[in-house]
Amino acid sequence: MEQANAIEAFAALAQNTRLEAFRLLIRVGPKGLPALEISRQLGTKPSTLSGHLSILKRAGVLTATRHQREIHYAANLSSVNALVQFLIADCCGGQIDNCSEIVSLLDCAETS
Amino acid sequence: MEQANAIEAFAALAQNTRLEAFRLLIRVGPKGLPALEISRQLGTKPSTLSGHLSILKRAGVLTATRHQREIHYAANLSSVNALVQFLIADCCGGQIDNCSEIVSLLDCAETS
DNA sequence: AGGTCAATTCGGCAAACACCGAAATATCAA
DNA sequence: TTGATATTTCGGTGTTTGCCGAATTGACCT
Repeated sequence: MEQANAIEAFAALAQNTRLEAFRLLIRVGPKGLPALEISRQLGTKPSTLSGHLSILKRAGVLTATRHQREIHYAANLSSVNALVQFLIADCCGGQIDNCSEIVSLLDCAETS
Repeated sequence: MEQANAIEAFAALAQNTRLEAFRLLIRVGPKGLPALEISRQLGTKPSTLSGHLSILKRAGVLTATRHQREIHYAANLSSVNALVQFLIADCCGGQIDNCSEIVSLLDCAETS
């Protein structure tokens, strides 16, 4: 993870509709949801949401997989992991190894 | 942590100079650095940095304490913790307790 | 009080961003 | 192929944001 990626991810999450979408997909789990369903649940126009989804996807916090006609979007938990890793790298100048090791476990089981 | 706080924090970190400042302060540790020193290390104008620092501080990711004339800024690790907690709350609909418990450990020793 | 240094606020400009409706593209089903 | 549904792209508008230099405020020292 580089600084530019991290900025892109933070910027992607720093917007109401996008953060709601992301959290919704976190709750939903690995299977994700099609775009129109997300749009319905959030009460946003499909066109507006589409832009948001592509921003989230480009930032790497969402994955998109086609299922028939629909594109299912799902939260990418490992990107959250990478983001936190990036943030606290070299924490306290490395004196306290505590900080660097902690958040390397994030991953929802890929079940269901 | 509420959605609005999270957005503010993400937006604060979604900018090059601010993210650099934050990471610098993470590396430096709990004692932090005075504003002008940060400005020197990052190569930004003090006035520009000042705005950035206040954004980071208002978002809660930095703390500010006065030491004589100087104001020392330090990274607030517990805000990172809260942010991640907020992100992965109700992960996978709570089916997998794995996700919710993981990131509650972040904290640099308050030493030195 | 007067001088110095740290930090912030202010004014102005250019670039980026969010929103919408309408039109275009893509996939499937009949 | 035609029609229906899913999603994206396009134009246009108003708001937000980042940058800077200059002026201002705040704390300290003599």
